[in-house]
Amino acid sequence: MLLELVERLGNLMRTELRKAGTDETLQPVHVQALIYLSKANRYSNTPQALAAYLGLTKGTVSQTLLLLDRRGLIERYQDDIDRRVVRLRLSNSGEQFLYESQPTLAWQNATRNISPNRIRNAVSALREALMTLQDDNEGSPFGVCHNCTHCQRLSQRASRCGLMGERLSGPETRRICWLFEARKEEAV
Amino acid sequence: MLLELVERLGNLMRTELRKAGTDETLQPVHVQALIYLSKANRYSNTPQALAAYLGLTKGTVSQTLLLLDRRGLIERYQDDIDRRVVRLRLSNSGEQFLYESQPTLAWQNATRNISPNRIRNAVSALREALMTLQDDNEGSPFGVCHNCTHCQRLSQRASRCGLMGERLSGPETRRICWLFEARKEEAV
DNA sequence: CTTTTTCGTATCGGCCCGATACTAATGGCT
DNA sequence: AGCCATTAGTATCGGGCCGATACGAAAAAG
Repeated sequence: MLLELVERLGNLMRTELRKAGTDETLQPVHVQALIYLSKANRYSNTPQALAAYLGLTKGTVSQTLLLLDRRGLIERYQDDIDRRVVRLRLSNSGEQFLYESQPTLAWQNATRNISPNRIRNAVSALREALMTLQDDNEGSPFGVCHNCTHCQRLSQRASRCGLMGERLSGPETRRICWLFEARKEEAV
Repeated sequence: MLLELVERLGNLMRTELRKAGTDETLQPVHVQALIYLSKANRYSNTPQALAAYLGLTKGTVSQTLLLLDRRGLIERYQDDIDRRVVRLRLSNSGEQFLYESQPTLAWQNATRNISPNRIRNAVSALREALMTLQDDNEGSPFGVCHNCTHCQRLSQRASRCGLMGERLSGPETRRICWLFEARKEEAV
């Protein structure tokens, strides 16, 4: 039952992505990549992390990024420390595309009229399913600092990632990270 | 939040579909088509309904079906009454493929340890989001008879579809139908 | 009995996607 | 230091997805 729902919602979401990309003749996977880059934190804005997120091979993702680069929607630049890794960020055009196409608008409307309490319950159940799925899948987990084992709260506005040993600003802790490790959470 | 979760789950599900199809070198969309056909009722086992379900054009779906037919995973036959429409069903090989590849196994494991109550809450919230999304999308809704306006309960074991004017067996009412219209449901 | 509409197919071109092979940079080991 | 294994990413090729367009056949409209 839950499976069917998520499957169906996944299809509809894909349809929305397709719709959002038609003006620029972008495929769903392109829009997904742009959305991901708009939310990835500083450890996760690489081709490798994106490939893990999408469940595709690095070769495939490399081609996807080539296209997005040619279209001027992203920028690629070398990492200062490890010069093998490529860092990615949205260009102004990329930001603007997301702003104008609003790929998640329909979904936001769809959830607007659901009470926060029901949303919380649904999120809780889905999160648990997600964690189990990610464990089985032996892939990178992806999550935000809030529920991550490595996150140490320093103050009201600053945290610290115990894994990377760096301070993180408030906004940064709300971005997606592929080094995420789920914190034990008691059932609701 | 809910959006991110469903998006992520959708990616993982797609990864599972990809994994399930690798032995037979099938793409995710092929596995999705086979799963759909295994669950579609007698009004919904057509290329048109499948195209609506997947959010693809009829031409694209036609090609997908051609491949599945060549591989012997499905059978296509003409409808007796309207001879334009093509009916689809899984072949024995197709059934066997689904049985052996178990594309939804990981998901079933992931939801096994969640209490029925939490599942019910999540289903309730997601269903509401789904209905709104489907309205906006002006596509076919897809659902099972249980919550459908047209469904008239005749007895313990038989129902009737008011739209098509036909009797439906118990198992038939649990299949997916693209003529589905959501019944008004009070919030939980 | 035309005309229109609907369901499906055929063909073409752009691109996805994995597999394989490759380069370049890093890290480990002695 | 110097070799070897590992890792991040790219290049190339081939099968197939996917939409757009055009088409055929059956049904519906009038």
